[in-house]
Amino acid sequence: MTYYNEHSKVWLSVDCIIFGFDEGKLKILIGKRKMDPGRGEWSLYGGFVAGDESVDAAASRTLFELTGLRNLYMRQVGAFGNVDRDPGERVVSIAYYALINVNEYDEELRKEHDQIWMDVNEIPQLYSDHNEMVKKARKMMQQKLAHEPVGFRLLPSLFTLTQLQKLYEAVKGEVIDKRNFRKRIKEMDFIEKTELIDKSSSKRGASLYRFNKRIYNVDPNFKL
Amino acid sequence: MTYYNEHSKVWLSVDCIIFGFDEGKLKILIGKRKMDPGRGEWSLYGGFVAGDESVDAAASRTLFELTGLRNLYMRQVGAFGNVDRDPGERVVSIAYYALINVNEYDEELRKEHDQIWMDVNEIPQLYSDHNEMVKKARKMMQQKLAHEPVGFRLLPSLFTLTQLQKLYEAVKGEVIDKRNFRKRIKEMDFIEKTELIDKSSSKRGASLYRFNKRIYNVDPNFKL
DNA sequence: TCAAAAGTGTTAGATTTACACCCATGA
DNA sequence: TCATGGGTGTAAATCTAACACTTTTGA
Repeated sequence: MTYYNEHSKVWLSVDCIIFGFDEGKLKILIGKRKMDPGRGEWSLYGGFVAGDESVDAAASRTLFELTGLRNLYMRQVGAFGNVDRDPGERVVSIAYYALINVNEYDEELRKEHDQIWMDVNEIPQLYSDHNEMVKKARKMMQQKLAHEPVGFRLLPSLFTLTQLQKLYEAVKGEVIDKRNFRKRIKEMDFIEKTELIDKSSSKRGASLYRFNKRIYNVDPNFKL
Repeated sequence: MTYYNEHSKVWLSVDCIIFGFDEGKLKILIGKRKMDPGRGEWSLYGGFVAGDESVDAAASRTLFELTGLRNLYMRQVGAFGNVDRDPGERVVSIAYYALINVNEYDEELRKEHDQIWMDVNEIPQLYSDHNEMVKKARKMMQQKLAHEPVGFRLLPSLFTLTQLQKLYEAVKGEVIDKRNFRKRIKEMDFIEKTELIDKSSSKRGASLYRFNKRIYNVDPNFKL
């Protein structure tokens, strides 16, 4: 063979930071490791990259394994490559974050995988460098939500403005003025008001809105 | 052995997008590949990750090999992991960008490695997925320079305000109003005016400034 | 003396922030 | 009838953007 031989190969894995918005809080899925090394420690869900699949494909597959959902909104966080990050062998891991609507995620499946939704502000110590991954993922998704309308991925397809506001408050970690928030939303014509009313959270009922991805076209000045 | 065995290993490489600012233009280093596959094609400079070094360390080492400089400002761009991205073998590459002051970079060394400075707006087709790497790196460094004062890494330690402005114009790809620019700079107390005058670019001479990293403390509202 | 780059403030417009009350309804 | 969350506008303050002339000096 060639040139490549002189160098050493490594195992490659992917680790997923799966964000969900539930009970007014931004959460991620974590579970206790079921294998050595690190058995019993809190950990992100991950998997190995196979020889015949791209790293992105490995991440999609891993997300599908865990959630049963395809075509999730997913972005790469980066490569984590310290020599001793995995206590067993040399494994370099590529972290990805995904945004999911918790209602679409089957509770049964969650339990089968022994995963729990944990408030991002209360993440315990995790296996290996997973806390670092979460930290970076959080910063990236925060940035992303502020500049592109992808927050909808964390909500049901119909949502109230209060839900949307609470989501942004949770993501940014600050309270937002209701009137100013609604003013800005009103200017975004890709957030459409429907005729439907949600009565589940108040007696009066709140209008349901929907994101129209057809109408949205990339806007470098988007800011929320 | 364990568990790891069932999975396949891959080669890992790093590729470097090295930014420099010269003749009023933002440039990167590229050279013609000297090995197969892809011999003769324009390419980023890269190298393999050794078994006993972290991915970051491999990037630092590779940058040092090429530039003779250590402790360069360097950030990870991301992992590029399509199955067939390398026409020879399965190689996953982690891209990094670095900012260097072209004056500190020895011309001899550049020639030895057969690298040339190429205007970022005129990059030809590159080997494999290197154009994609450059595109992402450029976006990231643009974002970085706009929100953290790291542009100084691309300039001599003493610089004029005109140089600084030209740098930002090249990075953002737009002209900037001189008075507004200087107004903003004046408010940044970590950009210190020195007593020195640079006469090389005008008869009158321009004051030289210096970045004081002691005085700068991280400011989430930084914007340039 | 003139060409070439350095240096300097003001104003209008746009954007952002702060802020408080009425509405509709089910219990 | 009242408690609860839904819904609405205005004014002050801040930030941003546009804009033109004087200074210095070497050739």
